[in-house]
Amino acid sequence: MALRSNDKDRIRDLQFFKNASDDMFERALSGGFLQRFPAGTTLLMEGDPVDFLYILLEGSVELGAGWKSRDTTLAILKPVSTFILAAVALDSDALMSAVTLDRSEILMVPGESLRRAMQEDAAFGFAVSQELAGCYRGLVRSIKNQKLRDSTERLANYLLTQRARQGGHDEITLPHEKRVLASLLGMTPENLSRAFSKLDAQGVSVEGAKVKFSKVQALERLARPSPLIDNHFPQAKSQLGKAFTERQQGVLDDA
Amino acid sequence: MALRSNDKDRIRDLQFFKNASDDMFERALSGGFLQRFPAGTTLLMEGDPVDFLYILLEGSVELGAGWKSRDTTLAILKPVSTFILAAVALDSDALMSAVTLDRSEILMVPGESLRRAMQEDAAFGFAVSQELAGCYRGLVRSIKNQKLRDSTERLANYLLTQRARQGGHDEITLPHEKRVLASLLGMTPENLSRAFSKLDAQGVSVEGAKVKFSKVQALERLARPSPLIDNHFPQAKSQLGKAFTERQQGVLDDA
DNA sequence: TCGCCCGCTTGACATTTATCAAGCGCATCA
DNA sequence: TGATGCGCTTGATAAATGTCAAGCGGGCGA
Repeated sequence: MALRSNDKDRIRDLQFFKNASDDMFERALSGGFLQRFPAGTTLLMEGDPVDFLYILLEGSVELGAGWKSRDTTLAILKPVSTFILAAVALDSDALMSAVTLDRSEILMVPGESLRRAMQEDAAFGFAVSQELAGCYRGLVRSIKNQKLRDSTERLANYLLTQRARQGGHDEITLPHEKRVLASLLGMTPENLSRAFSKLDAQGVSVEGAKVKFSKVQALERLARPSPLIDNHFPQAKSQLGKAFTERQQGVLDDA
Repeated sequence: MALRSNDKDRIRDLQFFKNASDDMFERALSGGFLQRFPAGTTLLMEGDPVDFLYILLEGSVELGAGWKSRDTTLAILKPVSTFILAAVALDSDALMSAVTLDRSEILMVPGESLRRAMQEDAAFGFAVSQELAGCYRGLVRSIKNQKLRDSTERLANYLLTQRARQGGHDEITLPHEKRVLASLLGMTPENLSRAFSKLDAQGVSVEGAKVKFSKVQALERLARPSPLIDNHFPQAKSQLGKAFTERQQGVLDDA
């Protein structure tokens, strides 16, 4: 299945391809194709060789990993996001598994085309470097979140981040099942429930996927969000990549 | 203090600069200089704007982060390693602090020169992408280690990694103070002591910085090292960067 | 419409980890 | 040589987190 022209338009605006010449754009995507997957499809397992760069255009994807019967979620991606770019750049095996959470539309670009384009076009290569740097910084934030905060603090900050990204109102909708959220936050579903209960004192009330805030200040006092850990800026808005949102440092009010 | 010619030779061999033309090499390093720092020097604090790429040539550097009176160590670097490359690529603020642990020799390259070189020379830009990708994968390993293993398992795997890197013998020397090691492994010094005691049953005996192994198989049974989490390959041996060691995937026996 | 499944919650309990306090051993130094 | 400081260890205790079991309730299919 070849790449249709209106598909190309959708990604032509990616920060990623912004600075590439038309010619280079064609070449980078050469051999690429669009795929639709139902929810729950395993795109890639840990340890698999990586032949394609994936670009999520629609739906959502969970990046995860397992060891000794334990499993954890490392990230949940929304459109438009690239993933496993690092493995493609190094032509090595995947360190994470990728599974669709919803019905998804994914552009798959052969790794070889991509590496060739990087080596031939400095502007494109620079854009890839910046995207990788943005992803790197996202992981640094994630490790800091994990090592420096307990589970209730992680939840409180997650909620404040969602609040900021969903417009700053006093009600938000959790974008994922609670069990997925628990895994992302590095805890069990049972403890997520208990953490929500604890935040009752900070004016957090939950009903299904709806969460309401009545004492935002109290919640912020507990969560103590920091621009050096939390990125309240909405990720990957259409034409922007991780790199762009990482460049927003300091522009935000959330400190 | 300008860059002396024998200093240049020392980094000319970096994988990083391997594919760059002489001209480009000069330009990338233009304005760079070598600095010596005593142990305990803060090179950079979280949130600082990053003006230079740092290349550690001698000594060791701890990358850390803090929040709400807590502190943690994210990585300990040995020569030859670049650091804060991601912040330089994006021209943004540091997410980690950097402190020398020993007397260190560090090459500082102006970020602006580096970004210019990346945009002008596709081969160099590609090398930077690969280095960033290698760093990214190192962090993925680190998060998996943190979220999937308890503290004793982390210590056991740390010991096996050191063993592999120090030649596979039955005695190793811990390269850092135990309090630093504890912070790196995400635990308190007290719990590090207790974790060592637990590993007594797996034939691990400690005396100062010397650790001896008498039942490696038992230790491996507990640690269950995985090439998808642990990188037993020695990092950053002279001319090699993180990218290179990440490309060793599967070459190793440690699974 | 009924019944079942599944996600979520709650409680009791076990395990892991952190905290606080005390003490030991060793190096430094007056 | 003896005092001091510091890194490390150990024990007691508290807090955080995971595990197991039970039960609730909504959605979905028979």
